Amino acid sequence: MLRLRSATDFERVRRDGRSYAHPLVVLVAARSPQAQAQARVGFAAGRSVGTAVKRNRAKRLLREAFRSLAADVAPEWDLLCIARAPIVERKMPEVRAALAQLLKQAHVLNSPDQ
RNA sequence: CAAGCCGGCCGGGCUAUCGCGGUCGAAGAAGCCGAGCUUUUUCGAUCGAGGAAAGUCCGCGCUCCACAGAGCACGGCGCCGGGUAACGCCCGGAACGGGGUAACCUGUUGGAAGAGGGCCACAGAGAAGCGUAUUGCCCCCCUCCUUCCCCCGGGGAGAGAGGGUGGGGUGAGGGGAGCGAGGGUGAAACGGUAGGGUAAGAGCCUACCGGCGCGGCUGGUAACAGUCGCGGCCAGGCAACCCCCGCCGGGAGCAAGGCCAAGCAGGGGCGAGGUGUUGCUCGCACCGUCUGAGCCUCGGGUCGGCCGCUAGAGCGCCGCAGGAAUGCGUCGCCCAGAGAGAUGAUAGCCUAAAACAGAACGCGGCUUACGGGCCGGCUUGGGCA
RNA sequence: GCCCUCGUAGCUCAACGGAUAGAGCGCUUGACUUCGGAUCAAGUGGUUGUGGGUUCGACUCCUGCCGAGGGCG
Repeated sequence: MLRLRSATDFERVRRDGRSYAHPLVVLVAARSPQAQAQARVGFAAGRSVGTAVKRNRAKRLLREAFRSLAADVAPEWDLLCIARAPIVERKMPEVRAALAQLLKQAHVLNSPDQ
């Protein structure tokens, strides 16, 4: 899984992308400026999520959820997953369902025929 | 067995599959052809958060700032001894309290009689150095009353109305002087008992007790305890108010600091002083005074990499010293070092797996949060032998 | 990483260590008005963020937490 790492990448996605909200997570999607073999993704958990342990927990859940869904994402996208506070209390299947729903809404998945 | 007290320890484990970060090894790819370096992919081995990693409240190491120098400020600490790199921490002890049947837990701690200033509301006579109001006690003077005495009446004796510039007593009122025991107020009121003394009293005097100060002796390293003598008779509380005494403190912080690479462009104004040492004065060092330090302003560039960066006041076992904190020694071990920031997901078993919580230079403490469990010692109560 | 400030009524703020913690706005009731507003009168409202401590006595002084806001790098 390719990751977004620099602060400038994060700022660009937030500025140029469209956002899709869910009580557990917010997804921001923008087309990547460069050609790439795989979509890139970044994970964010702000102060509002809670303490360091809670923020880490939120990002782990999101990374694991995205990992199981990454194969279907079209390669030209840069994505940003922003955690919301309630996610800390939830289990894996709920988080994966939430993320899958958002990816579908954002139309970043490969079409089944391709 | 139950309840409790103290000390120490643990902080989910195992298996399978998928996944993450570091290090080492092997192979491949890219950057310049190669060595080498960097990035990256795959495979294998190995390691991978805490008892508080937290709050950032203390104390250190480390690094840099030319030296760290003086004085004054300012801040911190404060019974005694020991431990320690150091501490506001830890261990042991002392004095005075508080809780518990007990084991034990817990609070306070230099100086308020002398260096000084300040505060002590309300109530109360009086609140810090003098004062004394009311009730009360005592004495003197005046007035009034009177069951006693004396005198007049008053005569032989007795009883007796009435009277008196008379004496005594008792009581009431007024004035003056003395007094500090009791009641009362308050958070707090200027020693206690007995005797003497006195008009009545009072440390006014004496003895004893309590308390204080000084000196000696004994025990203890010391705080202090015990004891003897002397003194003066009493000295309120607050220094988490200022303050005094003693001790400590140079400043900044790993974005410290060092190295490599890349990039750029200077212009205008003010200007003789400026910078560092937390604040002030001095001192010191450096930069500068028209070849312009510094400040203000417009504009330009960068925001990459490496080191620091984890072998240390380190951890474990044992032995020795010590009452303990702790120290010393032998042997063994290597135990995270990231840079969008690594520990997760699923399934099964362990009855049910759950608490607080995530390293960012390191370490010693303190404080705060926390489900549950284990071990040892001790106390009290009950039962059995 | 280093450091500072502030938490008082629903809101904005006061309060030498000594009242029953005050003021304005608000809210409630009444008066005035045909009704409303404005005005007038009366009333309402506080664990002084929280736990300890110093003091006879704490919003005030000391200290441990909790929560806001800000500064420097």
